[in-house]
Amino acid sequence: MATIRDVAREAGVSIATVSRVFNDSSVVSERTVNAVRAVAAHLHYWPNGAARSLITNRTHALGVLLPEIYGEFFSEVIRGIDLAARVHGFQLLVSGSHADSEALAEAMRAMSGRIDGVIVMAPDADAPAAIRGFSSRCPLVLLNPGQDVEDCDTVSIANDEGAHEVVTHLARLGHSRIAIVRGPARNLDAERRLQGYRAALRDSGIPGAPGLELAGDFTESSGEAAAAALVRLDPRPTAVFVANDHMAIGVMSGLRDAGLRVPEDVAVAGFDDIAMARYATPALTTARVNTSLLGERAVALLLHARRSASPGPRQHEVLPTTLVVRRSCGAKPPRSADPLRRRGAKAFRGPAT
Amino acid sequence: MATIRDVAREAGVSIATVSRVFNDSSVVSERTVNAVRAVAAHLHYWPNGAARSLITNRTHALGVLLPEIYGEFFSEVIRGIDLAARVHGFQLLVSGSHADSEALAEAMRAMSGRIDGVIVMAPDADAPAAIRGFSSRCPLVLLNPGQDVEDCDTVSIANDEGAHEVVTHLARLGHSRIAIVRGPARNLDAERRLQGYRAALRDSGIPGAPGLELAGDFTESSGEAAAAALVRLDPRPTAVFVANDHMAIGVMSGLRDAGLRVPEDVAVAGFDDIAMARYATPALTTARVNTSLLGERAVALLLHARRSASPGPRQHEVLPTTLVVRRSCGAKPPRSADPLRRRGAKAFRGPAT
DNA sequence: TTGTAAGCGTTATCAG
DNA sequence: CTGATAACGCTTACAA
Repeated sequence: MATIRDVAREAGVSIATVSRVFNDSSVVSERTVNAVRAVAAHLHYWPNGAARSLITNRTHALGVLLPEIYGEFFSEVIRGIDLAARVHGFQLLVSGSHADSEALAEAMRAMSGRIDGVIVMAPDADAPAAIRGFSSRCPLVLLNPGQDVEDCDTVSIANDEGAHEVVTHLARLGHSRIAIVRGPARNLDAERRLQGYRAALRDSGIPGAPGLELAGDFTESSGEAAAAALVRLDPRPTAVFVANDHMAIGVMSGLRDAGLRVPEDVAVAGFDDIAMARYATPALTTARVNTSLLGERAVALLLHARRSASPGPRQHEVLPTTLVVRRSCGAKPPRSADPLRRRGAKAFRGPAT
Repeated sequence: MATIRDVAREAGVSIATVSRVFNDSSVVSERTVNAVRAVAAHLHYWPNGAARSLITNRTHALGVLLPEIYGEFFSEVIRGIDLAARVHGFQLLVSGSHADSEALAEAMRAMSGRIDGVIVMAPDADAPAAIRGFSSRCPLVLLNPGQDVEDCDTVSIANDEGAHEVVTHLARLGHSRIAIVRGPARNLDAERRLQGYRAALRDSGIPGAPGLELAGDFTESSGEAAAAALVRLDPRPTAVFVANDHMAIGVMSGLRDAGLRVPEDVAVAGFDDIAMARYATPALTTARVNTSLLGERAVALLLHARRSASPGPRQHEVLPTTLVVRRSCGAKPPRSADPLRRRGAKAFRGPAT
């Protein structure tokens, strides 16, 4: 690998001049610029990023820490981050699959000195505690923390309000016995969606009951299991709010296996609006989350924090969800206004390469 | 940000000792180790990665350059890379959305000095030329180059063989008028799948025809358009091989709109086996690609190349596809042996957080 | 077992 | 306009 010294020697100038050329310093004469560029190209030289950031204290990279890197949801979060970061010339140092908060802290430490800011999504309740102290080193934005975090910027999904809207929709359709399939116990999104469900029942004057709150873990198979539990309830619920779409698809499949029709016998609604929701049979009513916006806003907050020297007050953004009515809840969906139709066509370009 | 000097001063030792502690050098006395660790923890100190890699010449990071970061396919490629990289303690510097080869080269330059190796996927035909010269700086693996590349390691999908198998399957079901919906013109995957289609027709003794080769661009909507073109063909094909699943779903939707039944009137088969293929109505026959393995193998080659000092001969791996028979082709699918059933349950855990 | 000091490849601050 | 030279934060001989 050629270094700045090789280029300087070959071009007959000092390393300072070579550096100036690569930093677009306007003081260098055109003759010198051309000479240096020619030599650099010939030697395949490009400034070493590590050395550069060591002295400038800027890396033009953002850290991204997610619990998991796969699946429509996370994939779109990353996409949102990538798009926004690219605009500002930032690259992404990504790390997924953090089993626990210790793994998270470990990954964050490994990024030390390589990033200008970091975006963290950790559904664990103790994650904010684990990364405390890091925010003093570089700007940090928490994605969807699920709890009130005071000492750093956050961007969240309106889980409560979204769930509230979905359940209220079911209630307005005339259902008065509405079950819920919950998410994982320690998952904070799941917790907030449960709160929204309970509040909606309260606000609609419908009595809740512990028996109506079925267990689930966000997987499709847990949805199938929940459906089996649901059909055994007596009296049987006429509607069910499922805490995410993957489970909702499992629930519909389970209900079908039990000989029940959706939505005639049981109305079903989910949360997230993953692409498959539109293709499920029947198409799934759900709360649409603008996932990529989550990432975009995080980058915006991060870069804003970087620019302003003084910390300033912490920002806490909450992104609203949109109720998407399809066949699974039994309401007549607005035929022409499915927002997913448009998104589907755009977002799924070229799966293979 | 505390530096190694702060820790050394506070702990009353030299910076060399602090360095030794953080590099698990066994020569340091236990007393000193404890003292240093205590001070470091107190100051929230962690070695600066940029400085570290500047002198060690190792970054513990791999570059990942993809044309796009979103969608099931790329998402799973990244996941495979992440999983394999994590095992070896590597982080990922990811960059997506490269409009052209120049953007690709640009992104690669920006990673200079920050990575120990790089994985590049670029469907453009001129991409290998654009990144030539980089492979001398650090190990490079090309993903699915679509053409023979001699001067670096490659991992590819068996596009030809996969397409050949799908089309042969259609031929064996008795179809003798089989159309294809092609992918984007300059896309090399699409090109190879077309070759496989043509070869399969030849090998089955079925005459091909330019009219049977319909245009497409890998998007769902282009599939719908292709379906419209297909129904106007005379005589109408009784089967169609679609170069990817997204388009295939569009094709089925388009055929339905034209009043044709799948598979009774037209048998349909796709390529990729995206998750939705299983949920489409009817479920889609397709060639399954083990996408995450693509990423895993790339990491394996990269780390292998790093270890061996001498370059050694270039490796060229080709990952086979698996024919997955579902309802859309009209064959009776093996009821119990759908490999996706298992994958679906595992792979789609926890979409939201 | 510990400390001193020489880099790693840049950029930034001075002089000239 | 250009050239020395001192950082940046760390690892690693070599010395003690």
